[in-house]
Amino acid sequence: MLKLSKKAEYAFMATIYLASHSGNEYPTAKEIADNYKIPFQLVAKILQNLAKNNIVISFQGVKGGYKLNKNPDEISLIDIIKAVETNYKLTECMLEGGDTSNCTLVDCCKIRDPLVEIQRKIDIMFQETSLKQIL
Amino acid sequence: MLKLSKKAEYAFMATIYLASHSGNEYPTAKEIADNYKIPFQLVAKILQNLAKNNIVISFQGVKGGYKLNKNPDEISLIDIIKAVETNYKLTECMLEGGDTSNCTLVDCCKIRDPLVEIQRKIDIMFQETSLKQIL
DNA sequence: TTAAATAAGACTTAAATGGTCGGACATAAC
DNA sequence: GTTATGTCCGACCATTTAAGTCTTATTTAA
Ligand code: SF4
Ligand code: SF4
Repeated sequence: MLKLSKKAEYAFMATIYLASHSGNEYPTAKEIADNYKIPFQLVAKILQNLAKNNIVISFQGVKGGYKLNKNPDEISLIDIIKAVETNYKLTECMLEGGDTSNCTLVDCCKIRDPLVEIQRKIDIMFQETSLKQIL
Repeated sequence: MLKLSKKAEYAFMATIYLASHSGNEYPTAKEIADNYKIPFQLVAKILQNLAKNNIVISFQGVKGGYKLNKNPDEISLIDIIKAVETNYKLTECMLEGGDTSNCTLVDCCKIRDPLVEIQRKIDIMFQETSLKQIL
């Protein structure tokens, strides 16, 4: 429990790589996968997620690849996490918008409020850490 | 990802219940399970874990049950979490003792150090929150 | 002796994660 | 225009982990 998914780890690695290789040529998914010895297909998919969320910009075709869409100090870790992770939440009842419909215990559950508070603190922590800080 | 396990949630519920029902009779696993409408066998096992870790004291036989071993303000959430959860860690490489042998990427991984720091902050947050605070 | 409780471990099922595959699309270079 | 090299995207499979169940043994008040 409380484990960060590989997706998130790989997303950190990929964005760190992009931040450190901003030359003329755009780094490719293959290049990143080789560099970190992680599965190519997976990194590719993660970069697509990051692109959808405007964290990176993708270039298709020959000489294609990726680059960061903002400066590393303008990208917070929570953006990266939320881009790749569908289940970023401490408990079932903490979907965005405070949807509590997916837990039958919600009526008699006393622990939700304190957990919401803890979730908020964790969020803030990731929010306040920028990509630049982990380069 | 970053999800708290049901085990941990149930452990919070159980300890909260014990903290709120400290009469002459010891609350039983069945009683707690019924009260929160959660699986009896599961709560029982969790209480056993808590007992092993000296967070609760168990009494066997008829009129048996459980009670807290300390005052609610002396029990921190991290104690409860660690009692029931074997995999409390942000990444594979963060087992107690800093064992990095289970990740082949550890040599070239740049994200470990910052993640260790984040893990530390999360730990502190749970450490600093006592059971009393979530009653 | 019996009933009501915990203790413990094996087992099954369900869900989430991690990883793969195949085909479509885009584009620079020849 | 053809080709090589890249992204895009959904469906799929495999593995692991979490969640829950079952069974038997043990303890103890009445
Ligand atoms: S049991 Fe409580 S904290 Fe857990 S998911 Fe349900 S409402 Fe949320
Ligand atoms: S990739 Fe890095 S952070 Fe993730 S488990 Fe391996 S060493 Fe730890």
